[in-house]
Amino acid sequence: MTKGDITRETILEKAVTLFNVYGYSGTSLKDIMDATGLQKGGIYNHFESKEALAVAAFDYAMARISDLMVHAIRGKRDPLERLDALIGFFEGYFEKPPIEGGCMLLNTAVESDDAYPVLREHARHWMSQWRELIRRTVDRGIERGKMRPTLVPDEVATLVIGTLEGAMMLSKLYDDATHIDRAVVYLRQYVDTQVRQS
Amino acid sequence: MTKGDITRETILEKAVTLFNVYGYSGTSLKDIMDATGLQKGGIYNHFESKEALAVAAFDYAMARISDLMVHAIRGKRDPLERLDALIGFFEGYFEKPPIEGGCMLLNTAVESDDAYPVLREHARHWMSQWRELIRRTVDRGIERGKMRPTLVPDEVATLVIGTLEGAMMLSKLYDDATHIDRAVVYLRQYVDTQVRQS
Amino acid sequence: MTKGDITRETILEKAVTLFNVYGYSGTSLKDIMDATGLQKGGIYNHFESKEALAVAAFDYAMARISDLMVHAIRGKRDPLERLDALIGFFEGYFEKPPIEGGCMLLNTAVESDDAYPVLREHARHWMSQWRELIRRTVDRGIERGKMRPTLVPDEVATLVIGTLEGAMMLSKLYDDATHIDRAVVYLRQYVDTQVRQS
Amino acid sequence: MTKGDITRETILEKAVTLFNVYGYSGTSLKDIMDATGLQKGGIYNHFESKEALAVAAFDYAMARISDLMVHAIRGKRDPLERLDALIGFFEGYFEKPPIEGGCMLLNTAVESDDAYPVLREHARHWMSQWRELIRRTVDRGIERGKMRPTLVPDEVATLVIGTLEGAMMLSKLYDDATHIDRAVVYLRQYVDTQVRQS
DNA sequence: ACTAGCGGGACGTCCCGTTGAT
DNA sequence: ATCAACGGGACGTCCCGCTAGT
Repeated sequence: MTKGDITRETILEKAVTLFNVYGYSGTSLKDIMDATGLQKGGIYNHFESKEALAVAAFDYAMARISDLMVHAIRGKRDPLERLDALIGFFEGYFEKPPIEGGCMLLNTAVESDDAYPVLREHARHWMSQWRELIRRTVDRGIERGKMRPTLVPDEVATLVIGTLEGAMMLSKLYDDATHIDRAVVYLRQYVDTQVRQS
Repeated sequence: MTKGDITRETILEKAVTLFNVYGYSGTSLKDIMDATGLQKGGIYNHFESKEALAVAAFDYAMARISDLMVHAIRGKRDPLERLDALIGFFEGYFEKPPIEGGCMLLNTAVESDDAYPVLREHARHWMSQWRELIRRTVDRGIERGKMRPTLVPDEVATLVIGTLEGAMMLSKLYDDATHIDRAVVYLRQYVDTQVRQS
Repeated sequence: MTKGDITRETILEKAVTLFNVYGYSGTSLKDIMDATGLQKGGIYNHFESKEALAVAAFDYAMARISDLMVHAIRGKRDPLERLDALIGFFEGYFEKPPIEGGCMLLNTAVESDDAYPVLREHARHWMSQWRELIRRTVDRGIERGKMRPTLVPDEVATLVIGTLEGAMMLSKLYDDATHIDRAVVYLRQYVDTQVRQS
Repeated sequence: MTKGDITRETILEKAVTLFNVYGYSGTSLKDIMDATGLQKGGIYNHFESKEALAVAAFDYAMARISDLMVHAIRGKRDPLERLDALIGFFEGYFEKPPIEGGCMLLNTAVESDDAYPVLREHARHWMSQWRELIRRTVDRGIERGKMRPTLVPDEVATLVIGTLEGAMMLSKLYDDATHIDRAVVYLRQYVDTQVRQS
């Protein structure tokens, strides 16, 4: 990795946190300069605009989180176990989030939806990846007779993601892990009682 | 109502939409000037700062939405009916939201949590009102023997609100009502199968 | 004179000075409030707008100056004497102007010419009065054989007024009576050598 | 010339006209923004205040006019010819002024005298340059025996400048070139009969 | 005639995102 | 990668001319 690449990484690393905490509109290049110790020119050497940096930072963060999520289910062959792992991924997420500021996907989705089409496109992409992960797991679970055949995989995805993200919002708002913890507990019970083929 | 009051209302009306669509950071005073047709002096006569205006606009919007919600359960005496009405409140919310830009409480909570303490305080207030409404409904349901005594009212609130808000986020992100509709359907089933005393 | 009339006079008296010193654009209603000790309402009782007040103040001042000028030639029957008195009117005008700030006609003409049509109209009116006074004097001088028949009265007016006003400007600019004094001396010599029928 | 310098020139060019037509008090920064197509930042990058811009614009205009005046006498060795050229400079000045709005020196002198000390200082400077030009011409004329030795050069300057400026004011007020034309004709006759050594 | 308030808007500071010269 | 400069523009203060209520 060249020196330039390291600089690029540093910028991304710092920018990700700032964007996630203060939002895209709420973060200025000055903030990023201060955080990285670089000058504007140094930043513009690597990213052609603030928006390009924001997108890169978002993708950078989401790739990392996605890796973590994939890692969490690696080795788990049983679809029920996988689904459980995907839900359990959010245990401790509030206390020790991979990126300060809460769930970057939630934050970016909410800020970008009406105002920043490019960011929104990327948010959609990563959200779709996540949904796909859940859908495939449910598909396989049904195939293998572990999950109820009446389930609609995409509905499960909506429910799981929606519940987790909504609870994350509550936990962030109140600065209190209770909500996200409850969501995890509840979803596990939901899997147990309504997903598992008994 | 004096002329000044009308102007104040107009400012709030226009500002609410802008803040909800573009966020607090993403809305400039110029935007509000353009939307209201007023100049800076005309706005600062009524609000002492952009933040004060944002807070007033948020409260103004939440008061209206809160009214709608209260109206939706007015006359419903049965706690189960009330809970159903609170869930059903989100039917059609995406297609015809009271305020353009989606759920203002969600948007404000997400934007304010780390960066704007005053706004966050107000977001907490209204969220707590909403939770209280659900908690009291569940309390009464248990008292009257209509709901299971093992329920923890605040957990029900977390689940209902979390699921609805998370689904709203998904619907906004994809510009697709499916997600919020699924959440409503699911929560009704949840009430039927896990809340109702059978 | 009623109390109201006295107030009106006071406003005019104070406003005249302010307008003449700071100009129409450079004088605010606040300045006039401070100078008169009145509130805005008190001023607007007597004048319907700032412009109306400026026009009234200008006319008020010019009427007084015109009176002084007429007074200066009163009793002088000889056209040459009259012309001399009209020129001599500016002796001491710089040191003790009837209105602080220099020649109000000059000031108003210069400020109003491109920007304030109503004021300009009034400035034209009073300037025309002055020119007419000179023209008539020259006319009579020619009739009576005291002035050269080849003179064009309006040319004399242009020359006399122009020279005096230009010199007033110089004296104001340098805060030095020399220029206006020279103009008076010169014009008297001019009358002696080029106007008087010898 | 860098881009910034071009912008600076543009601002001066536009501001000069506005100030000369509407006066310093009568011209707002907004007017200058509109005329230049720049925003506030673009203007304040080049001038630290409205007053600094007004002063720069005035000097910019006066330098140009001064050049024109110097150009008008260039090559003329005979002091009488030079004086004639200085008077003749005002021929056509009203119909085609170098800067819209009339004589900027007159306008600035009249507006600034009581109210804007910095501008007044600059007006004095340029007026003194002009007077010096006339004084030196008369000095040389006397030295060379072309002009009467009894002349006081500064008196000639007062008379020439005063007459021209006063007549300019009349022409502007009435929107009629007659007055300034008469002044030029008269001053030439004055030079012929009272300045020239016969 | 006072008082408070209205909406308009001037001014200026500071920072924005961006560019270009070094 | 630095650094200075550029033009854009957000924010806020203060005062503008004017109105309305008392």
